[in-house]
Amino acid sequence: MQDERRLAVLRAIVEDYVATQEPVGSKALVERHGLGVSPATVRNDMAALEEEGLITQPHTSAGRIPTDKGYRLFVDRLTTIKPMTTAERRAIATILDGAVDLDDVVQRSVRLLAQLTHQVAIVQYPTLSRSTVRHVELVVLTPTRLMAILILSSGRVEQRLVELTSPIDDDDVADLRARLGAAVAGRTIAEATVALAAVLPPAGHESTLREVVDVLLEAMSDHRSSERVAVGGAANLARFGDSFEVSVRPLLEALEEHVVLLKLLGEAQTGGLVTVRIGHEGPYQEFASTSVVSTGYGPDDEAVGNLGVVGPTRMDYPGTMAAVRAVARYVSRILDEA
Amino acid sequence: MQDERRLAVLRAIVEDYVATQEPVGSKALVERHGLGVSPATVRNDMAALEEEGLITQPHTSAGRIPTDKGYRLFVDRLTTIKPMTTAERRAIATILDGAVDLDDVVQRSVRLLAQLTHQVAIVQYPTLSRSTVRHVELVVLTPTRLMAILILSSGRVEQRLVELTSPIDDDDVADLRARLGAAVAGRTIAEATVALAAVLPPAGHESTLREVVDVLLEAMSDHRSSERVAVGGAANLARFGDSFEVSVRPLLEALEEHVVLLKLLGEAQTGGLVTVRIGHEGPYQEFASTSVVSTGYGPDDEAVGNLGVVGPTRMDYPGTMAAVRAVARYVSRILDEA
DNA sequence: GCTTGGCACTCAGGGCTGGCGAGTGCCAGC
DNA sequence: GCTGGCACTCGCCAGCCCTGAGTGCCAAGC
Repeated sequence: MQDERRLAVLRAIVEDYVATQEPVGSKALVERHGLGVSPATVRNDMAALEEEGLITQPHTSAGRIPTDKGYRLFVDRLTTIKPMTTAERRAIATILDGAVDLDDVVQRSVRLLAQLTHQVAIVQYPTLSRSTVRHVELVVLTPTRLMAILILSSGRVEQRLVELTSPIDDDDVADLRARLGAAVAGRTIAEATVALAAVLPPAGHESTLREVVDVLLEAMSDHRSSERVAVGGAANLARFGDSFEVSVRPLLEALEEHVVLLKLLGEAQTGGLVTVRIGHEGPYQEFASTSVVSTGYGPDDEAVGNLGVVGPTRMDYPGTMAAVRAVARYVSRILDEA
Repeated sequence: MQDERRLAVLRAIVEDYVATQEPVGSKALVERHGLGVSPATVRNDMAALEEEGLITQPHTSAGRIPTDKGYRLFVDRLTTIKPMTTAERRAIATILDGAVDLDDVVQRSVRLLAQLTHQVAIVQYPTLSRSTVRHVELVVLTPTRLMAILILSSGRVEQRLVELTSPIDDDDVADLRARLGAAVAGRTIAEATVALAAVLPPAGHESTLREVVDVLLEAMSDHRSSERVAVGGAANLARFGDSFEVSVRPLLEALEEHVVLLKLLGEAQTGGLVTVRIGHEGPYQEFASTSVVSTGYGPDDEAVGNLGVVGPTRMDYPGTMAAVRAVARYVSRILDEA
């Protein structure tokens, strides 16, 4: 009974603090939420919560604010993801359904997520690893220059320039195209990589085939594309009421370091599970006052990429989690269809 | 004689203010630059410069800072673009030569430019209009779904999904491919657009051909790609010593609005000419305290895109102009080779 | 006629102070 | 175990003064 009220107090503190961004005192708390007890009682509860390390006071004569641990408890036990309104659902569907290709899906998702959450959104491009190869195309640009094009089931198209040491004619190209197509078409990237290696002539034996295959292998090796991320809503950094230098600047720098962002997004969760990393729980101590809400997306609940938002620890967790989950679902559905 | 000294004073004020970001007084000016006259004399000159609207004082008992008009005079008459050091040139060459495709060239350029200038860099993707069509490819994904791929001389690859109303077989596709190839290969985008229109059957007569051609025309219409820009160095916004809300925030918002950025970059200049727009000279009054240094790039001095940097009016113009020009040259050279 | 030193004046910024008020912790009573 | 009361703490704000940088003007000098 008493315990329950304490948790109610914690929830009220989190909600108020998120809304007002100011330390919340006992009196205001009783007034705004119908707690049915007096401020003095709430003060006792607050003292207990502080004892447990769930809230803290920025200075002696101020109200309380939640600690990271407090937010953690709030997220784990005091909140249910609030469902999107139908209007929001419809907006998501409309915006994402208008996408013309994979790049466009990613671009739109990131914008959408930023708008929904009023925070900085990050969407990782899908990894190639689960895709299958739909088609390999070789296009002759000059006799010593080919364009190799790889079309994947995910809708992604990888293109690479191949510089040849010896000129090639159209018949050779047709032959090459047929052999490559036979080797990889319909296979997953992993299988295709093996198959391509098998097609190669003995090592040391230089050939046009080797040159082309090397480029294709490189294109399939996934490094470049899976490390790409799209970022949106940087203007929402202004919502960090905090000082520019300490909070915003490092984040602004990180937004151009895709490796950092990927690490921030963390491991992909699937099946509608949303990961929340609060403050110091993240991998970078520069971001001690930022939280990350992320999840995986991909057809059939197999994660092929992550997406999420970054914001101040003081954020609307239920709303943000709902938005992240909803966008991930729609993106997954679209990838499923494509 | 006197006039000349006044200009020297203006130059000194601009240089000092850019370096220190603080209003510069007569005494400091005489000390730091060997002007050979007394502070009192400089004060007289300053009064004259202020009369002409070239400098101003933020408040009565402070030093002077240049006005937009002062910067304009400085840029037009008091400065020569300072050449890059050989080390810088080499760095540019090394970084850009490593690019694997067109997208990569743009990405690297924007990073490089941001690093060189310590400002926000913007690079427009090349327009298609001057490109010629190298190849058209159609790939069957499902019987009612094609992937249409357009390879252009600039190295750009446009891909579009085509949904067909009636199924198609491989022979039809081969036929279609041949007809389209004959119509557009080797032509410029403009010519190809006309040629494609000619291939079409009479209007109202629905056909697979029409569906494919429509998509190709849309892809060539250039809107999407020429409106794309890459942005880098947003973290350098921190260098705006100015208030966050008034200067940084609108810019941060603009950085996600590609249309706004394109307008900021303005008309392309070619032949090594660099455009400088200072403060209010630009199209948006929100950016009254920002300047844009930009130029065009493209093979053979034909502009196919713009690039530039955005920064506070208080910026190192000679250095920035040099960096912008140098990067544009290298990008042009690379596009020439490709 | 330009340059210079001198001088009075202005004003932003920093440091200090005192009052205000929000908020707390504790205690005695219900 | 809850509540009202009370003394206490301390951040914030407004007002104040002082300092110092920088100016404009003037009269004298080259």
